[in-house]
Amino acid sequence: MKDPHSAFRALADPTRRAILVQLLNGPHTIGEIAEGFAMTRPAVKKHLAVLEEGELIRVIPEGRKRLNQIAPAGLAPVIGWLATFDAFWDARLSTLKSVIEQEETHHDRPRKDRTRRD
Amino acid sequence: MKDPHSAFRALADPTRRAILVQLLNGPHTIGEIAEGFAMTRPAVKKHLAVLEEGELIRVIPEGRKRLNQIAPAGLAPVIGWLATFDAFWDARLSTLKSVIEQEETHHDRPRKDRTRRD
DNA sequence: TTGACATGAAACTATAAGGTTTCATATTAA
DNA sequence: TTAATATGAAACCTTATAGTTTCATGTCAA
Repeated sequence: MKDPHSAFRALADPTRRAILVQLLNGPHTIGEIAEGFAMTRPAVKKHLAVLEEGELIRVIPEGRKRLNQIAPAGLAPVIGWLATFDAFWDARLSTLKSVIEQEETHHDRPRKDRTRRD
Repeated sequence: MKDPHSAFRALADPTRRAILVQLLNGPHTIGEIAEGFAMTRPAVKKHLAVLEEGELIRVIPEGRKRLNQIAPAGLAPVIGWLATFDAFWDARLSTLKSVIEQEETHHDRPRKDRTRRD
């Protein structure tokens, strides 16, 4: 498993976590992202650089724009590290299961087949 | 759900993550913990303070010692925040399910006694 | 009671991190 | 081609963070 450090570091800042949440709505340019925060674009740019370093976002050039897209697979090393705490998993097992089952319920609406193919 | 910031911040440092892993073997004094790291006890003390602030450890006074004990429930806000990324859960669902089911299987029989002392 | 032990706290230092302003570069549209 | 747009990069400032050394405090054991 990839070293989770860069991802943990990226997640440590509230602005960066908020950016990730915002990107759940789809890719956004740095300009769009910066509008939502009380800081300048260069400051947001640095946060995006840290998120990219942690492989939590990808940057897709599109003309003169750069679309910043969330890369949720980058969270895998984080989850992987957390999973080493099986005392934690013991304690949270039922919560997790319900979260997942709720997810699966949402999946009942038509969408690309995913978990069906195991 | 509790704000995950103090926990995310605590997890951002590799020394603190290593301390948490070490504490999976049971409670340890600061002296014992400091032996494992190339830094002084006051430095380790500061890390422990951050972990305590994030509610990832508890400190149990015992005579002139202080036992630092992992508090895995403190990871719940972290998991809770990660759970908002249902794109992530989509991608990781089957993996997670297998992890959990494996955990459940293990529950039925005795296993390596680690954090089992209550 | 006294010395050794285990820890805590204060003051200080160096570097990293988050922010700014300013300027440069690439692309689109008129 | 040129002006506006979208972004990137450099230099700088301030504060937080991670570490140190030094000293103080509380507890155990002889």
